[in-house]
Amino acid sequence: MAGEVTTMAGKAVRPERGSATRELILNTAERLFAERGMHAVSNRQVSEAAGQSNNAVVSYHFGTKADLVRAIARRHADQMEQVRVTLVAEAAGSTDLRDWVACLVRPSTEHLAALGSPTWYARFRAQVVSDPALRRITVEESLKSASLRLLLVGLNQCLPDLSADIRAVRWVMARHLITQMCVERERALAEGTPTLEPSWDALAASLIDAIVGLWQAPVTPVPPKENAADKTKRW
Amino acid sequence: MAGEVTTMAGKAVRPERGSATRELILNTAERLFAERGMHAVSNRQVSEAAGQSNNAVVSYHFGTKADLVRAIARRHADQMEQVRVTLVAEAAGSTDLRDWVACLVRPSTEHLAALGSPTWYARFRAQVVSDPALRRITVEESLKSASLRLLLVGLNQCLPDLSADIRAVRWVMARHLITQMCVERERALAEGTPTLEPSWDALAASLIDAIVGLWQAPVTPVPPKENAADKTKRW
DNA sequence: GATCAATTAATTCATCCGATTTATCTGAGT
DNA sequence: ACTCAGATAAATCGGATGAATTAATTGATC
Repeated sequence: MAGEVTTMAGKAVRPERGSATRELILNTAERLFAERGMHAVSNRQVSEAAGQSNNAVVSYHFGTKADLVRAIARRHADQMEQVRVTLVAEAAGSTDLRDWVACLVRPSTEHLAALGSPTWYARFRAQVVSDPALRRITVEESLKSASLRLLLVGLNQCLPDLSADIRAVRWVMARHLITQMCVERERALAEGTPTLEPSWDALAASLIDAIVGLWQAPVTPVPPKENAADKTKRW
Repeated sequence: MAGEVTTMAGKAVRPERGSATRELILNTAERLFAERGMHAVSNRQVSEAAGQSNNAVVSYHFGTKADLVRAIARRHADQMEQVRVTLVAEAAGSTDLRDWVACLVRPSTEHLAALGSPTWYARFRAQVVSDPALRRITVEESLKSASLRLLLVGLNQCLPDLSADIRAVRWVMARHLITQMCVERERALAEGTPTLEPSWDALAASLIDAIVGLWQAPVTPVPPKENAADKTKRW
């Protein structure tokens, strides 16, 4: 069972080994998913776009579409993890919030910059994290990352006065900000429309400024248990 | 031609008039789109989920799926616009950034609160704004809103020192933040998992704090044109 | 160069889709 | 009661899809 992937019919799928077609399918699927949306692209379309006359190639190499998505996601996650490890090592011991936010932002932007234009990963990833079914894949993967846990610790040490609740909220906000702004830039590059920022590095700088401001923002005390009935009167 | 909607085959579609089925389809489609994703739901499935034995009901009442999406979006946009008009009128003349950010945040949160649990609009909307094809629908609609233009002016007056570029970036950031955090809460409510915030109002407060901090964050000067070759050495 | 497993090609099949067409039902106006 | 347009039901069509099956090809190993 362990390490074995099976189709819905229970048929065993070939274990991963070197295959040019495999890589070709990964790249093609990533592009199509980003451009047209994951649910809008069939395995057949992936096969055909990859120049394969066999419409069952995806099933043969990966199994289900979810397995294909997982394979694409893992490739990028591995590369980004390397960047994060380096950055976290550099930031170790720092009490400057900026350094730790950079550890959060730069793996994404530098990875996209390293891929060269055009890229599709940002749009692909945004879809994965917004899909209810695929959502948990990313969460599980990210929790395995030791560097991400270190990052969390370092970041929290820069913000000792923040409650756990607010920290949780602003962590989620930061993640969404990074994801969506990378999508924004990637899409502009793909469509040839003007980009908000001149480079991935500039976007990283903007994001770091914004997220540091976001994390350091004062927390307004909640009004003392406003009555629901009073609120509806506003309408 | 004006005001006439046609199918791809050119067949005229009934103009909007009172029909319980019409409303039923709108509600059903909104729910299915939010839960399963717009592209993953066929018109047939909408018809069946709405208890209609006619699989062409959607086509009859709305035309294409894009027209259906437009109809759903407009219903909510109209209600949110009303909230925004009120808030902008209240904020008129204020030089407190907080007031204007509230005008940006609260139409979404108060609309979702008013809908009562469970809601689907936040997830529906997030898909619309992230779909390349449907994206422009929202943009065109929002530009028609006079209150939104007033909001933009009032907000900019609170931030006279910010360059147009930074303003544009942070405006986009704020929009994404609001959209995604509403999705986050709506999804948690729908799945029965713990919510980050105890109420829509509390989420609004969190968002306003965060966005004010984001907008007021200092802008770090860009390093003087770093060489691309130097950057790659980092790898 | 024979063997054989891994890979790719080519078909087939039941199912679902969007769209169209035809028929039936409903209710307001006369 | 009759008419008739709006609304719903029901059936049909070509086309696409995922899955499964079978056949052909490739390439490493002996």
